[in-house]
Amino acid sequence: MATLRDVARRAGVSIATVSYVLNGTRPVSPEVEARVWEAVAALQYRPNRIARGLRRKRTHVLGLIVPDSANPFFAEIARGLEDLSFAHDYSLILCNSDGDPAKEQRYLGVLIEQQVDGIALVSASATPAHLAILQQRGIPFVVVDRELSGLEVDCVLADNFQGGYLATRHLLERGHRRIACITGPSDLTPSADRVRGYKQAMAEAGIAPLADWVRRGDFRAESGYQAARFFLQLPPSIRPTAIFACNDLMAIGAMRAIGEAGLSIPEDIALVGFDDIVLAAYVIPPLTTVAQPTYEMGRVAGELLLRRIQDRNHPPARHILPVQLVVRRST
Amino acid sequence: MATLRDVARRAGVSIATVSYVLNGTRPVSPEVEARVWEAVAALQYRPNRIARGLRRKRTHVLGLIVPDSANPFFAEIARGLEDLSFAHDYSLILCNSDGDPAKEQRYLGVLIEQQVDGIALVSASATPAHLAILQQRGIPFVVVDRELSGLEVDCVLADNFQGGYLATRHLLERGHRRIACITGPSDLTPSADRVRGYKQAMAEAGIAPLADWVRRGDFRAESGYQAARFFLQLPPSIRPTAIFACNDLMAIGAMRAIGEAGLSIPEDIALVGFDDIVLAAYVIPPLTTVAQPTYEMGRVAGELLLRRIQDRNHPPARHILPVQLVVRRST
DNA sequence: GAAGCAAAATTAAACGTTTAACATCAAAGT
DNA sequence: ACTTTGATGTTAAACGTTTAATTTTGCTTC
Repeated sequence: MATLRDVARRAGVSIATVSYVLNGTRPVSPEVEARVWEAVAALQYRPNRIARGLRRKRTHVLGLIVPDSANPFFAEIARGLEDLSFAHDYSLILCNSDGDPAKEQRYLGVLIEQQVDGIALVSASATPAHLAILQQRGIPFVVVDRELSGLEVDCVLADNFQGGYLATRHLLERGHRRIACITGPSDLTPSADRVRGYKQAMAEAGIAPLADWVRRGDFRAESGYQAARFFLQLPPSIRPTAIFACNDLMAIGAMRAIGEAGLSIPEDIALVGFDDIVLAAYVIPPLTTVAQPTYEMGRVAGELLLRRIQDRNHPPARHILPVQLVVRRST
Repeated sequence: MATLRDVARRAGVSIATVSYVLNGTRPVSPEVEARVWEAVAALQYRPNRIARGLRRKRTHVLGLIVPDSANPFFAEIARGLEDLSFAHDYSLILCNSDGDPAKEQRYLGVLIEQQVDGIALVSASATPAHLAILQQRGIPFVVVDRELSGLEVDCVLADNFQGGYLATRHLLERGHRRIACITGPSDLTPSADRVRGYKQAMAEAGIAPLADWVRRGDFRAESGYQAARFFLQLPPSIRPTAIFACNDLMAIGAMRAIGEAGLSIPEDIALVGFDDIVLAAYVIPPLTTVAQPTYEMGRVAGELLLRRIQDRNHPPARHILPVQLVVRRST
């Protein structure tokens, strides 16, 4: 297609002049400017961002690595980041690590080779060793949703502790004492923090949760189903009257188990989830849950990233976004 | 960071030689080759894909434009395409048009400037005019999910007609005669085709659907809710005993309306959706629906795209992927 | 021992920009 | 009249690769 050279030729000026007109980097006489714009239009010229990136050493491309962009939670983060990127004329390269550190590492390599200006990632591994490569090369990055132990970098998190606390307090206020908890994978900070919130609220109410009240899940519906079945077969004297599930999918799995047992929600067992996925409002009964500002997390990640691209030694920021208890019919 | 030049210096050879070693494009003596690899490792050299792209006029980057990547349907397509891209060492730039032709157009411009090797898009506008710019510039692209009238290009579609037909047949076989339909936006071919399938099945059963049995929705839950409420207030003699909703979200909206009216599913009203989103299996009762091979659509789109990148004048292919009726408890 | 030849390495020109450095020229200052 | 100056242009060198064309090297072969 048409290049700067073609435009220059048609406008009868030098390549440099065209560049100055296009970028407004230096004053150019009105007549020349007009001729240049005419040529640009006539040739349907479009700057080659690859060439520009090579020369400027800035590509205006960002990278996002998530475990699974089809998961509504990450999809929403991606959407927030993409919107912000677009607003600032950045493009976004999407990467799926499948939660596999090796794959994540390969993607990091690709993004580095692609010379992206910055990377947002929901890391697949809890250890920060994988990110050394970024620090070595001085590539701006921001960590989203999961915290990495002892790493001084920009990060964006939801207030998971507060979420677990609010959910449990809510159940306590409804009069429940035997409150169970379905956790997520325990090495992930979001899950761990939610459980901490749960324990804190219980402790404040003077209740020591039985070991049988805390079951580990994997954030998928099936594991919630299994955990709930476990709770339901406990002897009535210690059987929970309420369940706090660390995410909505597991809560919905639990719903099914409760339904199958012929019990009703919330009369027999109350239920709180976490995430407020779209359909939490549509299950029957609608699910009480803790809403995270997912989209917002993506946006903020983008803001931090752009700021760091501007100023590489800005002090690292740790953004903790507020969560919100959404009370529906399941409690 | 380290460049080819640095590697060459350290290995004591010319830049070209290093390039030949890295790409295996020409034989190089074993000793030299070894020295080069040593230098590459020592300097942690990584090729600059931007420079390579400029020179080769191939960036190994694809673009994907969807209305909303946070929508599970498009998210799944994106995932399929991303996986395929990764497998072939392509990167994927994600773009959200919000269904706005103007925004889509801006993205096309960006992707062109970014020199992507190909573009997959779920077009925001039904007219193919917007895509002229791609054809002019000879940029490979593939149209996904929606058909564009009279455009001879690669495309990937689900068999929406068949899906509507299967869903309706299923209801007919369950003995229903008064079957209603909640459509999507009628200018989109997926919705239109599903409705055609519905009408065809009805016609084959010798039933002429009343006008009141077909209500238009917008693919969102709320519109399904409204449509169902409309059906429920029809006089008993013509009130539908079954509803085919053109997507699951609307079906779930309808569920709520039916529940609120104190009716039960499927005894009073049977319900079929479309899409088989994850949670269709978890609502109560689990929803009978038509599953689309969404992920597969993304993959196939990628395959078509790569093929066209290889061979620009391959005859355009129209891939119609099969759908599947998933029978659950709502019918 | 010169000619011929294949193999292996190098040189240098692209690719399409940006931008520092330099050139031109008219108007202004002395 | 002769430098200064400021405004506007141009030239050319990067950026980091790839790759065609060329050179160098080391062997054969007669």
